[in-house]
Amino acid sequence: MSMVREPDERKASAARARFDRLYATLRDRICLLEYPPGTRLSEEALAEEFGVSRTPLRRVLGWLESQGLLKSVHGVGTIVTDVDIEELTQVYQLRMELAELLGKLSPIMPDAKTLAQFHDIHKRSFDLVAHPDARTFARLNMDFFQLHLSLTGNEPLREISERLYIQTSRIWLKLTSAKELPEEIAYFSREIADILAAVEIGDLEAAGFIRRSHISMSFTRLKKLSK
Amino acid sequence: MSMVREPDERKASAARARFDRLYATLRDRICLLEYPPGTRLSEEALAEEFGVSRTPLRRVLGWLESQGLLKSVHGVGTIVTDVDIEELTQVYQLRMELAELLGKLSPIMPDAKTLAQFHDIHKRSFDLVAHPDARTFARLNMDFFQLHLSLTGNEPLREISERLYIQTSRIWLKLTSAKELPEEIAYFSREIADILAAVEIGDLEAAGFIRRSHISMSFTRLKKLSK
DNA sequence: TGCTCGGTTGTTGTGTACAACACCACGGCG
DNA sequence: CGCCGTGGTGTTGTACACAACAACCGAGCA
Repeated sequence: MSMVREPDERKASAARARFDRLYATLRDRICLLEYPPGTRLSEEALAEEFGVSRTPLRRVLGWLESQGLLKSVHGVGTIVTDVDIEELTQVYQLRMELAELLGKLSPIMPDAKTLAQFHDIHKRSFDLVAHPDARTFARLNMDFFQLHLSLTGNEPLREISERLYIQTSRIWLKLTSAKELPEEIAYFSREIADILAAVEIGDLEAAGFIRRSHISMSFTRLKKLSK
Repeated sequence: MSMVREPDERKASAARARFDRLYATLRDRICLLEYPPGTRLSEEALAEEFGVSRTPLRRVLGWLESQGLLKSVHGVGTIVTDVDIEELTQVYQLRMELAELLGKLSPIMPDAKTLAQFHDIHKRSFDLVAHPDARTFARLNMDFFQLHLSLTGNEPLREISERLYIQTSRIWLKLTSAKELPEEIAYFSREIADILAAVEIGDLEAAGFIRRSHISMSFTRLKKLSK
């Protein structure tokens, strides 16, 4: 996964490189539920783990907080945020619209390498169906999302879509219990196949609609689960 | 204008209140071109001005950087970002789509107070036509935008729209020279009247389309100017 | 004259000690 | 027995000194 802003700064200073590394690490831990919502992080413990002082670490936590993944409270701690079902509904409604826009605004026809990546993801999804695992699923989901984003040349749209995805994917993952996991994985594998078919013939607008419909169905299943 | 996240925390601690104050102040200075793009800010000077040490100030600067308004470079300084015409194009395309969504996703019918605020903005726009002034224009533009956002109940959409607006409105303001100012103010006043008409009869979807068309025309004029 | 190199200055980044704050448990008191 | 206050403990917030870094300038040299 890439950074939110300026992911590929060449000649990045050592300080910035370290910042990016810490940021990506902590963000992934939150997104992959290694730090589930409600977890209280200790600045000092993290600083020690990464071998830095609290100061640069706090800079990273500040960015994560500005993205809505953390919330620091004076005298209490730094807590991984949770999202209630109402806010989740709003984000999903918005993500559906943005998925459609992904196929409309500055679509980028996939080159051979991108297509190969799609096929790779597709293959990995088959392996996942055979051997369901929550964490592998989460990782594949993230990779697929990132790859999907590369189909639009509209950078602000990519940024915003990623932001919303990061805020909510972990909540969806949390609500999906082990019992429904194989079923969800099957749906996901099907989605990849559908989108791959559209991407292969270069119909990115269709891919957007397919993605939209899958987001919609995914959320409908989620609502049924949380009842 | 409101904060990006959690604007109305009740029982906010003194530390958080100070943070919000500094953040809003600096953000407004950047948006109102008090700090034009390219300006190099000094952490120490700002810290002294606000009567705090560099540490809490750096927290504020970090948030502004994560929003894309600043960029800190080690050994050089903290620079107010600029946006090139290409990125501006992408943001405008996206903002047009989002304006349409504002009238579709969870529209909130304006109450009497909100309507009164619209009328107030409308009146202020007339005063502005009579006495054109860049800074007053910028402020009114921001106020109108915020008021417009209150027409949707979709909080993530509000957040994202505000983010894009803050990133680009100052660039548009910068490119609009004094010569075209009265003309732009006239267009703006007209837009307010149009949207007010739609809002008064409760047709928020129409308001979204009107806003979209005005954003489109505004950007077309901007491209003509920058040629 | 033109170029290179090193010092100087100003900036952001980092480490550390301390202050402010919230939670909790324990003891005193009604 | 129940309640309130008070101190202990752990956390984030703040201040400050110093390190790392980049730009600038001017002296020295070819």
